Amino acid sequence: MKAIVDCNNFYCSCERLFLPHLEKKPVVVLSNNDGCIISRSDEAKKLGVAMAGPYFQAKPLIEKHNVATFSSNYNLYGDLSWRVMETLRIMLGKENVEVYSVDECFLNLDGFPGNDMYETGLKIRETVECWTGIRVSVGIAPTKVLCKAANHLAKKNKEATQCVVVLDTSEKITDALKKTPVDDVWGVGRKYAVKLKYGWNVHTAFELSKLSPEFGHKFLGGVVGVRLIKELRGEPVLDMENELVNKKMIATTRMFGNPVGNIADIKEAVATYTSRAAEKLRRQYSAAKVVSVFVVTKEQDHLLNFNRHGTISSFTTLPAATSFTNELIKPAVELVDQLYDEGQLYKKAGVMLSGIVPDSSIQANLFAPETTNCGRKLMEMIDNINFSQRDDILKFAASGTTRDWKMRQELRSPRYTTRWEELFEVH
DNA sequence: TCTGGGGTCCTAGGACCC
DNA sequence: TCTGGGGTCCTAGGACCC
Repeated sequence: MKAIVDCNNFYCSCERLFLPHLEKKPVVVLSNNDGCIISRSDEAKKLGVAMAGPYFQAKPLIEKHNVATFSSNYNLYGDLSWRVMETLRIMLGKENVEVYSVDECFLNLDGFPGNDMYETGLKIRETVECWTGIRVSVGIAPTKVLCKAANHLAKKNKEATQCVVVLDTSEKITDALKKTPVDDVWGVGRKYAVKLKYGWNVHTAFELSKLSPEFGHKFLGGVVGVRLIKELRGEPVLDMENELVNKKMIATTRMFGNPVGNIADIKEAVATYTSRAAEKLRRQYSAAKVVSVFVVTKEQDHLLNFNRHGTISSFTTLPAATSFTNELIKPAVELVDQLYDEGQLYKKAGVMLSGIVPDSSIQANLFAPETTNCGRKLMEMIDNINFSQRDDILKFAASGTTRDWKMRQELRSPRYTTRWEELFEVH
């Protein structure tokens, strides 16, 4: 059997942890640039605050009900996420935990002591809450897709289920699938949901599970659709995955706080994003061969769909893969020259690193040129200092110092657990 | 008039996830 | 006036090869 452990309203729970008076009160957390709502407490959901909706639209409702509002604080969430995952690794052993996202992970329960799966689920939930203060829901089933469905039901009926749902017999599975709308199935997104409901009159997960794998192949994305239907039927196709696999693409992209027209500002932003992406690259001991840059123009025509349009991108393939910030910034900034159009206003830019391979400069070796070894040491020093002091105490000059383009983040809470100056104090 | 049959690699784009 | 920031996998189609 497998399980999925999913933190309840994760970002909101993190904020509440240090402000206990917000318990039982409506809370929301905003995306970067304070643009959208990306996490809501149960109370906020009840008030009708929409998920992923623009903040400015929800603002009247938020102010009317005095909803506590926070800009996202990824330092805090990242640290608490690590604590939750580490708790599970201690309980089950590293090899049985697959971190799937910042707030959820799959567990392999085979070999975990105890016969009663529900008791096991409760124990996991209670231990995580006790050790970290974060509440989680647990879904237990034979396949990953069914675990997700179980988890969904646990969250929907927190009181009755104690946040734990087990699907270990075909009767329970059938019953659960009948209660699950097809839109809520893991792997069915907006497009497929519309197709299924209005094209084929399929409304529940149960009905979907009765379709043939051939149907899945034809209409739900080829092999992806086949897997989906098999997993719903209780036939495991998706295995636990090895987490040590490195990222194949690394991106750093941001909206600007305000639209920018000046090429120098855009270059600064792109240089800064490149530094960030290069840090991520070095953290996984990789190097990249391809640097892509994109910019997004501010829409003049408001009738146009706000995403997708106005994106202009280009890439450079380097002669050799590198992980050195300076070697990545140079082509990135040159790409800006290519993409920039005088007189345009831009609202967003991004850098993507791909063509990722293991970093051959890691082992400073005798045969590499002297400069390569020095470069690697320099990068290590910069990363260490920036990590232990504060972000960006050391940076490349191309990143600039003014940051007119910097994102808005007006409501961020302190980084209680990762910065000495902001440590939570008890008096 | 009639123009094969396979294979590989790469890229762009679509769908999905959180 | 104001709409995030990451990722993954898969497929189709083009270029190229013999």
